[in-house]
Amino acid sequence: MTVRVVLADDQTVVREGLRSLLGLIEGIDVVGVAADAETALELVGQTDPDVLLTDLRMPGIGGVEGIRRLRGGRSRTQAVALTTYDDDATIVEALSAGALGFLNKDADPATIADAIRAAASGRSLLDAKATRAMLQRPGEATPTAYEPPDGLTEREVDVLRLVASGLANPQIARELFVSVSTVKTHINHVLAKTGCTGRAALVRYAYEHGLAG
Amino acid sequence: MTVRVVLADDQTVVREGLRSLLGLIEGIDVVGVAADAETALELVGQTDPDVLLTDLRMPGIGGVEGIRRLRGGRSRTQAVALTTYDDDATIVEALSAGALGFLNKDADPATIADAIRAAASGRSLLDAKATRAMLQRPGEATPTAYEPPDGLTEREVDVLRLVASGLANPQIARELFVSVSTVKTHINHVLAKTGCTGRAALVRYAYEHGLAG
DNA sequence: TGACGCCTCAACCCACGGGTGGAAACCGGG
DNA sequence: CCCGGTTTCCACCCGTGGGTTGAGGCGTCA
Repeated sequence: MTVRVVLADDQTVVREGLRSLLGLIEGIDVVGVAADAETALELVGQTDPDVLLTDLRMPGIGGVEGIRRLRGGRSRTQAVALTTYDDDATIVEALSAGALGFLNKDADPATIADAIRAAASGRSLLDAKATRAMLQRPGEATPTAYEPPDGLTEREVDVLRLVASGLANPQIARELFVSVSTVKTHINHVLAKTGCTGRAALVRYAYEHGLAG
Repeated sequence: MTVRVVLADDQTVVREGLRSLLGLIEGIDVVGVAADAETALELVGQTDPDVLLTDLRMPGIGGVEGIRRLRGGRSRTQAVALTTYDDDATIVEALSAGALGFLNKDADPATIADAIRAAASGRSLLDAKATRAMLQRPGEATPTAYEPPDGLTEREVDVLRLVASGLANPQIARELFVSVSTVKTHINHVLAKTGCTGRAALVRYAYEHGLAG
């Protein structure tokens, strides 16, 4: 029995690399490729594949949202995430969105093929790091609507972004048309929610959660 | 006349993707592939290719250092950088190290082929962003031994890394077995050299120069 | 209508960080 | 041999940031 796969990756070399690598593997059939998540979802609707192998960082709605929509719909297609950026937060997001597999792009072709076959039969194949991330954060990788991490509000994310860009509190206040007190309040809330211990740690947090950089 | 190329990329999918994509193009012959810079340089020594097409972020000495050693030697082989991370600092580093071309991995295969052919004949083909980076920083992309940016010393980089990881000064002092005074001195030097205005800006600086993340 | 969460702001405290200046030890090259 | 750069350290000042409490306005949802 062959597994039918749709690929989604915005980088041409990766897309074509996967296509040719997977095409060589017995039992895997690449039935479509897309450069963004929206197109990939259309392709899934047309071709009804067993598995969607998707990058996470892509223009438009991005891979995580793509996986969420796929799993939220009535499709039987399973999702496997394949990304360059395998920080814990990204892993948890992808799995929360409904991905069955999670692999780094460093993975060798045989491993990728294994993950695809596992997902096709409803099983989950995670690489070592993803497994560790899952075990270290039990429960976290279940519902969590994500969007802003750690339950940060919209305004708190605004402030955090400006902190991460290196601005001081008075500058941030001017930028957002609020008082310095308000900025400090927001920052204190973010510190409490994220568990960070200082401004520098906040910048790091922002970078690792895709809020800066 | 065909152009002989050696590829270097640590990610299997990218490596194989490039090999198959470039193999299809008339006039380009992939004569070797490597997963790190050291191996690539050995291959260059053995096969004497026209062009080395290399990723920048790789385990070991990395692509920038690889390019520098290649150009520092007596090899006639030209270098083209191909990376996912195309921030200005990275671009300037790669070009300073002696790369003739600079492309993002989003580039389509025809563009990559053009860059390879240009480099083979001693010309330089940069994408839009790289061109902009060059023009905005005239002169900077010439010699600059790099290693630490902005003339930072080894010790200053140590401290900067720890700042970027979110540590406070006393923690950094403990980590490096020096006094808090020393840490403050180093930080002040880094602030002066980089033109940053605060600790948060330093973290941002570290991330954008590959010293963190 | 009350309860809740978010955004806004103020006053306060003090610890830490940012910015001086000076100084000792070491090492390499002119 | 002396000079310059790096690394190490100290003392001082004060501005900003981190942390607290408290409070009013504004939406939403029960």
